[in-house]
Amino acid sequence: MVSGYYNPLQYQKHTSAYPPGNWFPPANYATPHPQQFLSDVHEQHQAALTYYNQTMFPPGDWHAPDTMQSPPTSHHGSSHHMLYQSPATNSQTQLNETTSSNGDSNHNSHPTPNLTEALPSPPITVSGSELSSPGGAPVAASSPNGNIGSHGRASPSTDKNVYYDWMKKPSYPAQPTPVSTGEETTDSAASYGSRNGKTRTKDKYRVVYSDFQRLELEKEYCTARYITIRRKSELATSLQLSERQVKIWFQNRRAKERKQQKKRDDPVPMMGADYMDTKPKIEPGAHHLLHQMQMHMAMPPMGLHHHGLHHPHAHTHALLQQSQHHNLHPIHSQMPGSVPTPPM
DNA sequence: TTGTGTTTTACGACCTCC
DNA sequence: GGAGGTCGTAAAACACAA
Repeated sequence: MVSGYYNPLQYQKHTSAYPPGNWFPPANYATPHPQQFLSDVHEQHQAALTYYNQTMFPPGDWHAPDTMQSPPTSHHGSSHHMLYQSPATNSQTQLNETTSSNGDSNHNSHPTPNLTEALPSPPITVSGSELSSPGGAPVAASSPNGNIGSHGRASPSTDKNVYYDWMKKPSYPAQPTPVSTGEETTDSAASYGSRNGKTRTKDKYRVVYSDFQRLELEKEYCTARYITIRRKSELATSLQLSERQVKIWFQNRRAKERKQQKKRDDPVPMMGADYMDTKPKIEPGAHHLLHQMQMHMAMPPMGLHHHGLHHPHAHTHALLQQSQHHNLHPIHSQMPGSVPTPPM
């Protein structure tokens, strides 16, 4: 069992999301303005975003940044800069400092929570192949106040809110952590599991991400359902997760969405619908090309899923078109494009 | 308190693409 | 061959009704 890290003292049941005064966005926390780059996304997603903002930043609780009330016309990047200055930057510093690289940091005069405390333990089941363990050092993550939010869980059946139901969950922070030494591999002799006993470590089957981590991941997901290599790396660094964890989180998140969508649309399979997608609009492999292009352009992918690109033979050409199209879009001209592309 | 259902991490198998 | 995609699944974490 994994009884070692669950601290009941940290568990508090809440019936409302983010009770007043209980949560403050980090100093450099910028709420995404998803509408600006998701304008052509299905209304459901919009509803989710609305819910997102309302839930996360209830009136009176939190003073929305200017950018939130009056979204800038350009940067998509705003949400991306709240934490990600440079992968090389000390993560603690990142979390506590306001970034202003884009000039959109005029938000927040709030006390900054100790985000380090909000972070969960480092990954414990780390595959050797993607052991990034950014920052290296594990975090002492079990502050009772380290949670970003504490909240009750919403009924899964609340339809349009399902995207962010997790936000209402109580937070289960930070397990006292066994340090991930990097020596832990999935093939560890100490592992257990139902399958050949070689894929899970004995100490923990899985970790529970902090609210903050999930929030950031959700935000990223909001902006792009498929994370770029660079963003993955940045996010991993910022959240002190491995890149593998970020990647898998996105996979699971898409799976979750597909599952929910299937639930809703069960009777009628969607064919060619320009929906937010239950399958990638571009074939998996196409992302490689896209990533390459993005790297060259220092530009993350946006709105890839906005176009129906199902034909396996069409995606490459379509990608180029998309890229060109998005190049013209103001949003993309400002993205973390303003962030220098790290040397490959 | 316990049983049960759901959600969340994490993985393996298999696929496509370069 | 490696990367990342989906799909299916295991098991922990969690919610909630009885």
